[in-house]
Amino acid sequence: MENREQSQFCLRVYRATRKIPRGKVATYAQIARAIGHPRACRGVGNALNKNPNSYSSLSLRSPAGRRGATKTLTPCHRVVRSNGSIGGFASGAKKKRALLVGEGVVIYKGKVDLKRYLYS
DNA sequence: GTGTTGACCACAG
DNA sequence: GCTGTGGCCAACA
Repeated sequence: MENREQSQFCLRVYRATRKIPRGKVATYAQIARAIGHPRACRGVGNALNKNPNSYSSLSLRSPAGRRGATKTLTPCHRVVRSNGSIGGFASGAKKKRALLVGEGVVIYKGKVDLKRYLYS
């Protein structure tokens, strides 16, 4: 099963992350809680770090109009820290900021307005 | 099996 | 507001 390429924990993280709509963001704690591990925020970051389907591989395009062609991509750039900070990114936080901005997320002083873009 | 590392979180000072 | 400390979970050497 190719699904078992990663642990169930990682798969849950990817799945929860994929639920984040374009223009919205979620925190590591939020993802962790969504998968049933409210204290696994570290594990979430760890899973996303090894995420093989990161958006960073793609260019700054808007998949809003794309049809089912979207395979199991994980918008890890939509996952930020609880304080709104970008945090880290496998391809560099710089790219993460660019991706978020490209989706309409306003970043002020390197932080995202969670009260405005946080997705539950 | 133990210790270390990691894209973290919450709390205290 | 920043820094330091303790804690949780998972993967790796």
